[in-house]
Amino acid sequence: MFDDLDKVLLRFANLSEQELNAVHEKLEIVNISKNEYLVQDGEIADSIAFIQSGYLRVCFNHDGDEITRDITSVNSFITALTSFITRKPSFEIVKTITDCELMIIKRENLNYLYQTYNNWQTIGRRIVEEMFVRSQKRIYSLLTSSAEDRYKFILEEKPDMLKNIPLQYIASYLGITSQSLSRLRRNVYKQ
Amino acid sequence: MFDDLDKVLLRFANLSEQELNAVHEKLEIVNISKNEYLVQDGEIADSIAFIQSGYLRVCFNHDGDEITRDITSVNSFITALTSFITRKPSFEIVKTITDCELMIIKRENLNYLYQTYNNWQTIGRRIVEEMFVRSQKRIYSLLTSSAEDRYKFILEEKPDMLKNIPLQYIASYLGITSQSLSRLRRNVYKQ
DNA sequence: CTAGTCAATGAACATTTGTTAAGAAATTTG
DNA sequence: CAAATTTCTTAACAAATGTTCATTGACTAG
Repeated sequence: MFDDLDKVLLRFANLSEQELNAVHEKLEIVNISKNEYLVQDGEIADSIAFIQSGYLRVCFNHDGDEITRDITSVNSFITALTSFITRKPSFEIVKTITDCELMIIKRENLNYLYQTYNNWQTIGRRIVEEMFVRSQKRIYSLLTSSAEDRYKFILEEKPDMLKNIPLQYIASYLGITSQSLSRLRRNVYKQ
Repeated sequence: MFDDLDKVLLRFANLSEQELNAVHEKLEIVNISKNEYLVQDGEIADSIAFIQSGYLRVCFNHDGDEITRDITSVNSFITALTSFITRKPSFEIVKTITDCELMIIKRENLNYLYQTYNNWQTIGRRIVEEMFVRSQKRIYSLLTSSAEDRYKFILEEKPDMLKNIPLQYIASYLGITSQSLSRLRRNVYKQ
């Protein structure tokens, strides 16, 4: 049941059986249907979710539309990290795109793990670091490539996303309107 | 001498006099002139620098030009973080824009602090977290606003950058060519 | 099944940014 | 200081993306 999570955690630090069990006990397992909020606008993010299955997005409201900062899927962690870190109301929202199975850990439980097991400090740091590395890549892709090239990248590297995620969210993730995405797809597929 | 650094560190965690001194001893103080490398392409980043004065940029080579991911100045930390984290050769380079005074801490010294003082684990995490929050804001600004609006933001919020940083680097940071920046400046100032 | 809603596409025109090439201005070097 | 180099600007045209509005297609509630 915790196999996927354990595998990911062990990539981050060499946790003992006991340390793994410690987190298992603290997790809340949640099945949540599509288009539900994990974090609402203005709410303080007080948990981190591990994605057992499904797709979620982190976005924010800008002049009436939702701008997608990130789309995340199986075996990743997700939260409105800026709010989680600063403990201030989130300007970002976290929302399911499809039905999801999540394992949720609350901030107080995470803090408990930090204080009890030194290894967990490392894990916490490494999870955030990995989110950061991911974020770097995103900045470079926005700075250097056209929306069309970014689309082609998804097409080749993450084709599952195109099967499971409505195109409007893909468009927003690429930083363009859905009309532009339609036009661009026409070009890509006619070639 | 360490006043600025101490002030920043104390914002991150409640360090004792002893814990502050511990880092002072481990710092290397460096004066470095403009256009020098802190991290070269392919090198493994093994230190983090605190900027006492001056401007630096983190960028990477893309088809012959340097794409600027970040420009950083006084009272901030800078490194090729992805390389620092993963301990793999850096695809990013770190370079001074102006003459700089830096306080540099090597990875092994940072690790020593992590292991010796529990508070320092927190500091390390918080420094990375802050870099992350910064990175989020950058993604949203790239996704939601035009180059012109991003320029106006710098004009209003960071006018010192425009005084001290060559426009070509500003252009690269904005994600446009320097020709486009010239054109855009003409519009902004004529209004 | 059907009406109603939401998602995706399409087309025409506008705006933003890129590209190329040239020249002006500023800075560095001898 | 003068030449050389680098940085910044300008202009004309091209390409990418936005905007508006209409249409089609898919999904959902009753």
